[in-house]
Amino acid sequence: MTKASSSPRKQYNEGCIAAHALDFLGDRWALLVIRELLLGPKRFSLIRSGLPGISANILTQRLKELETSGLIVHQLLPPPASVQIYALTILGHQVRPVIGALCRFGAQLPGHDPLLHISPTALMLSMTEMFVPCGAKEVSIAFNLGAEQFLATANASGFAPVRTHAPTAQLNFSGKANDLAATIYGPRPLSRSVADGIITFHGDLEIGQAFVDLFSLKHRALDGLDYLEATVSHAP
Amino acid sequence: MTKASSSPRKQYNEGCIAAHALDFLGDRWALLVIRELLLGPKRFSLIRSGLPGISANILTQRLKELETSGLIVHQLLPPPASVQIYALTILGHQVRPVIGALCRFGAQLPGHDPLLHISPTALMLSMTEMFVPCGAKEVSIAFNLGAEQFLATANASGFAPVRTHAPTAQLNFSGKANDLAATIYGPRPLSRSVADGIITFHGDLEIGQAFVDLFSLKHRALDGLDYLEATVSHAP
DNA sequence: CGGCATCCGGGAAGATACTG
DNA sequence: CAGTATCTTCCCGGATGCCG
Repeated sequence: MTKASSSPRKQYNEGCIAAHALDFLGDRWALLVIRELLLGPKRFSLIRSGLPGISANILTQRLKELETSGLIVHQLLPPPASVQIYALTILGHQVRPVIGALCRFGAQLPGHDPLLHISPTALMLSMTEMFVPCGAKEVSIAFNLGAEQFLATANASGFAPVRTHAPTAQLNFSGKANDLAATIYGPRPLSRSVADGIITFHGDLEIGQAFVDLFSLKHRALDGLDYLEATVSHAP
Repeated sequence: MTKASSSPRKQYNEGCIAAHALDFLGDRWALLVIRELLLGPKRFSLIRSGLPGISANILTQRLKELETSGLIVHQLLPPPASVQIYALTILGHQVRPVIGALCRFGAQLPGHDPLLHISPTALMLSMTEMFVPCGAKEVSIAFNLGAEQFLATANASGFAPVRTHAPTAQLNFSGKANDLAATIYGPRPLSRSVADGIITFHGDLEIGQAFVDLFSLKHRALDGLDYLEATVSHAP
């Protein structure tokens, strides 16, 4: 029983529990599908828009497999809405530390290009992992990233985003996820991004800049190796 | 540059750093190859014997890709030995938290069969993740698992195995990794396993049993869901 | 339009046999 | 022992079309 029937793919038949976890999460796209749902349920299309390059049939297949694995559920919202949504189960939410570990490892790898497409949810999760708490003051931040909005708090214990609708807070960022990523990940100061009008910011600019500077990835922007070189040689 | 040339496989072209990490680790077998090397360098055959089911050509391919990614190195030992070994780089060792997160997630999943093949290294890593420190007394443990031997310490800060040759300690376990796993993961008491002669144990039996009981997976033996049901309903 | 099935081409994984 | 070569199988990704 469990997930024997319609076993979708080759499994590692190992007693190792890490290998057993990969039997559930090892398929291509599987972990990224979970990632898209970690901050709240979504419809098929919204999941897909966060996963550039995935085919509709592959997404259908992954969703079905993850459902039979017990990691997600497929629900039909009551009549006024009458739309189908996909949500993580309690078990599904337990993969968050796996995503977190991947983020922290990925931050050390060369070749990362922050200009590539990033989904709002992926950005929020990345920021959560890269946040370095500093100081005891708590700040509330609202992100309006098009189809998804988040309200977050940043304090000494971390950065915690929650998906909501039309949030407002001390600091307010609006724009496309990719442009926000360029501000968070890249060396671009906050004031310039406001001047560029790519993302719009409302709130205390000084606090906003201090907040943006709390994300460690900022300091090793484009390439882990470049970062090492830069800190050693101070060359252009 | 970086790893552009001979890009071995489809990459997720995303700005998400977790997806970027999966560009390095997402291939089938890749994470398990890293796992086999986490506790020390190995030869091709020893890696392969820890990965039941992998083909020689696939292992060759993965090793080559992981080397160009900068996660492992391929060395030739000096003349008296003159054998080739594969070792993790510093960067490669950073994937350990990813394996750890997978272990802790896998421990919550249903369908785990501790009777399936497990490699000595995988067992040591699983035990490291599943260990629940209890009490302040430090114990040293030696494991003789055939081709691989480990010396470990268990104290309030965790369980830490190191690969060595012919170790001896307060507690000494000898036998096949799978049989040790049955004792650690399963409900079988230590005394019986000694009586069975499947694994042999030397040392204080009481301390040995207390040590074995420190691994949390033991209590949810065969099936995560069964475990949940049992704690809620106490029904058959 | 959102969700899902079917068909097809390319390529990765798996099994086997062979070589230095 | 440490791979390489070849063949087969099947997964992935793209396109198309059905259905609510």
